[in-house]
Amino acid sequence: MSINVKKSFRNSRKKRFSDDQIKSLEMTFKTEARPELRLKHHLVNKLGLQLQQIAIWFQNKRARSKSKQIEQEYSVLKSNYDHLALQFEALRKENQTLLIQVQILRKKADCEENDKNTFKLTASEIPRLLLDINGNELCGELKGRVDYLEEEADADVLYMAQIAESSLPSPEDGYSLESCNFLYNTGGGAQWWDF
DNA sequence: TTGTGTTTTATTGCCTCC
DNA sequence: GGAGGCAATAAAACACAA
Repeated sequence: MSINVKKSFRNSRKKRFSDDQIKSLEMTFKTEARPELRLKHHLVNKLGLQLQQIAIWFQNKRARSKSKQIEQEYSVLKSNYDHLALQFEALRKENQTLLIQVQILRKKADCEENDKNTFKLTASEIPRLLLDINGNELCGELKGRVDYLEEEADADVLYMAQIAESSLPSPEDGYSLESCNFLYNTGGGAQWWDF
């Protein structure tokens, strides 16, 4: 736009467009977000506005439209992120449960190798089951369950296994067992989803 | 009525394209 | 160099609670 046009337009008193004018501009915008000069002149004649007002309206409309689109995209991304965060947390718990099962089965295997059918968990052994393969503490929920067993001292493996199994999520929850291996291999202290 | 937040219209300055 | 687009912003108009 030329400087002269800008200056001549400068002192005009601001007035809101009528509903009909807006409606017509909106209709045009749906098909032509960047109308050519010919179409702008057509709107000038049709709506009784100045050419500059038409041009500015489309400019502002494009800006509003763009920011609205960005808002919508953000909303979709946030929704996806929230869903993934829930899935991640479920998988993390599932992984912890499986790690307990692994520890129990390892101990059972040791017992069978070394003799007999005398497999029992003692109070002193249970805290070790609360550490994952990296030595990190398991989540509070599972720890609470095993703490209960610690009080019982000689809880047997069958009962432990049942508890571990009851912690497993059902398939209806929307995740599978195959995906848990990566959970403790992400490296570093920071969680990968942090922004 | 008035203070305040939001929306809409207009301006400015800079950039790109021809 | 002019035309037109965009981002940032000003300012008028409007909505609305207190």
